[in-house]
Amino acid sequence: MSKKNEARLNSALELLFYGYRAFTALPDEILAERKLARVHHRILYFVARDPGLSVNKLLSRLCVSKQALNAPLRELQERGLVISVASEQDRRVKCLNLTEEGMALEAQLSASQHKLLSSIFNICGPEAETGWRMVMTALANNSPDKLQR
Amino acid sequence: MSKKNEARLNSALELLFYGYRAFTALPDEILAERKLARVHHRILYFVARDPGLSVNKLLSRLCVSKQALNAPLRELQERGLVISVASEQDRRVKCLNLTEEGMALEAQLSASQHKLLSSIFNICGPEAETGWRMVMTALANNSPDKLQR
DNA sequence: CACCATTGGTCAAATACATTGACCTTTATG
DNA sequence: CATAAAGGTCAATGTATTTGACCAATGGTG
Repeated sequence: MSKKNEARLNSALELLFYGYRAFTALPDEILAERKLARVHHRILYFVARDPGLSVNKLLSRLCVSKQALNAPLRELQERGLVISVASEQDRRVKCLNLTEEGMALEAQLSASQHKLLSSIFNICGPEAETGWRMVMTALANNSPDKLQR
Repeated sequence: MSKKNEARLNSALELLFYGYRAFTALPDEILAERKLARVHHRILYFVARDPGLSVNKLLSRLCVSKQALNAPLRELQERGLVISVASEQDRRVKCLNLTEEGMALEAQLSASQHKLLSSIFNICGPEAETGWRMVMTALANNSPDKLQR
């Protein structure tokens, strides 16, 4: 029983490892063509979902250090994918937004993941999707940064 | 409908992002104490599951380049966590094994993930686990390296 | 209103990491 | 036995991340 249970949990570890790999593979390819990395996708994604958010809010969503964000974010601005405007209320904070081009790239990247997940949910059916969401939600709630969200 | 569907898929993207983060958080902490990284854990994991495997087999499981594996693998050997012996059949190939200490660290790292997943599966119930496995298996099968396994 | 701690954000140097490309050794093939 | 291929290593380069110092605007407090 204990041996069997360990094998069951190990297979779960591998599913997460290979599953996550598959999940990021397509966007990574698209990004590589432009000499961008996964972190750029995440920036684009979160700015797209929450336009006008501050650098600090973005940090807490990404869970990276301020300094680690700075370089990739600057690149995105230099390439004209992201623009920042000073907030009216507090002129220290910068409100981040996507340009048209930034939106287009974000849409392309996310669409590749949507397509993959959508086809998998279709094949596996709604019960499997519900179970998957339940487990993943419980897992995500263990994220060390969940309090900052 | 399309808008709603997009939100549903976006939430799935975020579940994967935060879920994977939570999944790796504990081992990463343990590893950081020893100045090791995630790739070291993966090496230890796959060598533990398949003792005596070759460097090439390990590569295909990890999906990293030969050169990227070389440095962390050497470190593990220098620290006495991994030992390699030349194969009897083909003296070019090195058979990788864990030392006692290597096994102990691998067990510690994987146990932290087992514990997390186990408690989640318990809470969510067997149907959710089944659905989760079904979706994750479909996802993992899209892994670009699945043919090499 | 002057002081000072706090928050938001940036920059540069050091360090760690992966990539590239050359290289060595052993084995299989004609 | 020559040559190609497979298994593996090494060193140099380039690219990230981390560390730690720094600047600017704001909010309190006496």
